[in-house]
Amino acid sequence: MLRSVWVDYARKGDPDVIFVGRLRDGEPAALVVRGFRPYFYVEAEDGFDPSRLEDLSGVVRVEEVERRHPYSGERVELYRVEVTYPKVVPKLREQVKELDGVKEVYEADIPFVRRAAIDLNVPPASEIDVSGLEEGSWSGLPAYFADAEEARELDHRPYPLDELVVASFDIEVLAEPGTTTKESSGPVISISFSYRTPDGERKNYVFTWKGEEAEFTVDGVETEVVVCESEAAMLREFVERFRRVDPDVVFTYNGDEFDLPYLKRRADRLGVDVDGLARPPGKRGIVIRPGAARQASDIFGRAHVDLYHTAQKNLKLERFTLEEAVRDVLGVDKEELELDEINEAWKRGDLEKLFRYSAEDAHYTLELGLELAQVELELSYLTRLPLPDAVRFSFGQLAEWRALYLARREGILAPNKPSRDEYERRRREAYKGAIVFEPEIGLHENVVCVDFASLYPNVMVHHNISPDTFDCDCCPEVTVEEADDPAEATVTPSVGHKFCRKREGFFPRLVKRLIKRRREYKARLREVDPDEEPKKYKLLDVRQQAYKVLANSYYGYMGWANARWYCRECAESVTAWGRYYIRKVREIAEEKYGLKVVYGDTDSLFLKLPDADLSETIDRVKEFLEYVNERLPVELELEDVYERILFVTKKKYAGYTTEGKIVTKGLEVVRRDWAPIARETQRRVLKRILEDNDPDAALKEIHRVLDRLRSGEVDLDELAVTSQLTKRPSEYVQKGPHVRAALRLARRLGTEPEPGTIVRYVIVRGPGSVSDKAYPVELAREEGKEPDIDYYIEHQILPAVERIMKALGYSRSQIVGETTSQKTLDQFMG
DNA sequence: GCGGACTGCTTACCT
DNA sequence: ACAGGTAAGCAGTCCGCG
Repeated sequence: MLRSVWVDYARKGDPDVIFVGRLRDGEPAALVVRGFRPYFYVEAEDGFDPSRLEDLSGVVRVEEVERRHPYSGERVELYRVEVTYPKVVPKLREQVKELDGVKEVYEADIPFVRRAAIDLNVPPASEIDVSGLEEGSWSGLPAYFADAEEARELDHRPYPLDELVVASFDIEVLAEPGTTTKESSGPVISISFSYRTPDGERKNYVFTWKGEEAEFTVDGVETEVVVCESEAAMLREFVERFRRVDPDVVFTYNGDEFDLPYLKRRADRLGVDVDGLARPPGKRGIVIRPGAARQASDIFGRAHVDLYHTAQKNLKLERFTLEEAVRDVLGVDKEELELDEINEAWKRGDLEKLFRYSAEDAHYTLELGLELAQVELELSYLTRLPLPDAVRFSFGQLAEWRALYLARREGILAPNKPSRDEYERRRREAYKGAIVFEPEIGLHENVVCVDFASLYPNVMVHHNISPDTFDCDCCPEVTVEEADDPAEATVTPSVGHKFCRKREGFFPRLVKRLIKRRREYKARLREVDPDEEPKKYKLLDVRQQAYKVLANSYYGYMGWANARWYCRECAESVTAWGRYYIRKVREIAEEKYGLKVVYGDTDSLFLKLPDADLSETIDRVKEFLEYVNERLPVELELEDVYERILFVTKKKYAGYTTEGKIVTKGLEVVRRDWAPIARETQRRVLKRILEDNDPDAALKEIHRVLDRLRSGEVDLDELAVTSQLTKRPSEYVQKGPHVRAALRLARRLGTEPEPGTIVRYVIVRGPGSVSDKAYPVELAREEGKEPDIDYYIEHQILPAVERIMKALGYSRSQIVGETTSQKTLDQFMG
């Protein structure tokens, strides 16, 4: 059993495909697959002479093959052009396109290793049964050899990450003033390194070249500070120790953009060889691939997992720093060292604290990885993408790669990516999405929330919505009104698109399988006691999550302008059926069960039974659910029961569940572009109203904050608004406060703010517009700027609390006024 | 010349 | 950069007024 973590191909001779990993007994090893070559497809006019392809230099073989067309589903005749080497594909592709009689070239843009993992059906991150294969060695590693046909027969399965040697590292550098981390080349002052073996052995290291050797523990793990002669010696020591630990998976936080490229740059400058990081040693240790948006950095023979991507995709944070991610996932308040603090501590020789923080960085990066990365491995397995790439890819890309894999298996030709023009054209064709019902504004008691389980995936499956079933020639038009069962209809309500009922579509089949497998995992999950077997439980849970995430991605995928299988009519039909079902159940709830819909969004309804208590309401809702679930192909479920719930506008509400949990959606409390003081005040007001049912106490909260603000004892941090730049400052048509603040900060640092930069700013006292008065927090503090208290009262606190109190029927004067009228909440209950 | 109404740009949320 | 629907702030312009 080889637990593979990495795939590459031999750069000399034939392009053998090499999977690197570790055997179950602990030995590093490789699987070498011979006899698989790059290829692409050519569609040509009748009478095209294939020898013209064979004559091109680099072409090994041309074969006539039959595939299924991705849109019509019909057979297409193609030439499969097999070539010598991955590098020749781009050139040949262009040459072939120029030939007379060639209509189109397909699948010529799929990187060779990914192509190989798909075609050989060997998931790059999986446990592969290599028993019985020819044994030998490859570049000094024990190796198993298979030809392409043998490889396709190998058994494989996903494995638990912590059964491998996992490690993490993080570097601290002295940044030169006025440079961004991207271009800085100041010295690396320390490297922290943390690892864990499958039998639970753990250790942290800090490698440095100043200060004193020391030992301490971080979170109970032994930590050693190793002081080297020089920076170069430190780099060599790190490489050596890393090599001896020999990790399979290496976690970093932003290693793609920072730690790995920086390390490489610095090592190159000092003449230190980092190729020892590779497995086997001697390969290129750090491989940097420039990307359109972000660059990728890999370590040969190991899986570099940059958790920054994982955090961005899976967590909802205000700022995506390691500290925030660690707090959110592990509940640990790790302190952050500012850039100048690092500089200062290093220069002063005040190093103890520095080393401790540095050790914590690697330690918690590893902890974070152990917590978050398993789902990435499952997604890597399902998409056949190498683990480091699966981590970097968006959900849309992951959905596409799974489709590419299954298309290959089913003999379906993959559509090409759209040209720039086509992409722009697609972007302009908007379509209707979900429906949001008007909320009954105000406070309600005993409200039950119901929602459809995986509405869009199920709609796709039940209505056979797919690029290859759209507008078929074989089925009659049957509208939902004509059909006995909605699932019998071929025509989508509201938009009128027709989908085939005779042949199952590619996407419905794909999504159905994901749903089915997920259901199986969930069933197995119910058999496991999380207290008895926490590891097993977690693994199964992560697995079902991966299936769910993927299944949920296909609706959005079909409407994505960049998708190979783009199908606007499909996406449009999914939302149309969604609207049909939610309207249908709303009608049944109201007309047949007397349940009032006080709000609803896309796939959910908030229901209330007038003049009834909680248990009556729940009983009625259950009867209703049973009725609709017997009659519709999609399943409606009871989601939450609210003791009290306040609807403010569409997409903004807050409720208190019978389980004692406050749920807040869309309100300022959950928005990072509102000042903490406004959010906190709104939170308190909501708590008073929902939990205590006491609006007077809510008013008192408001007055207390207003007093505190006026007294001037509020820290700038409480006033800081967080906002993100989505483009370069110069590209803005309208330079709002966050742009102006970013520009002020950039001017001070002598840099240009990049898209994605997160700005924290305050509005200070002075003349001009709000933007004129927006300063980054650091700058405002440094320059002793006073916050504009009137702004914060009028534009932050009051709007936030007014929205709540107005929904309860309070007027502005009642909110601001010193005395409050004694209105009771009951007057405003619907 | 003033001020409210309105529009467009922008962000961050919901499902 | 997987989708569309939505609220809301700020900047700038429009428009009516007499």
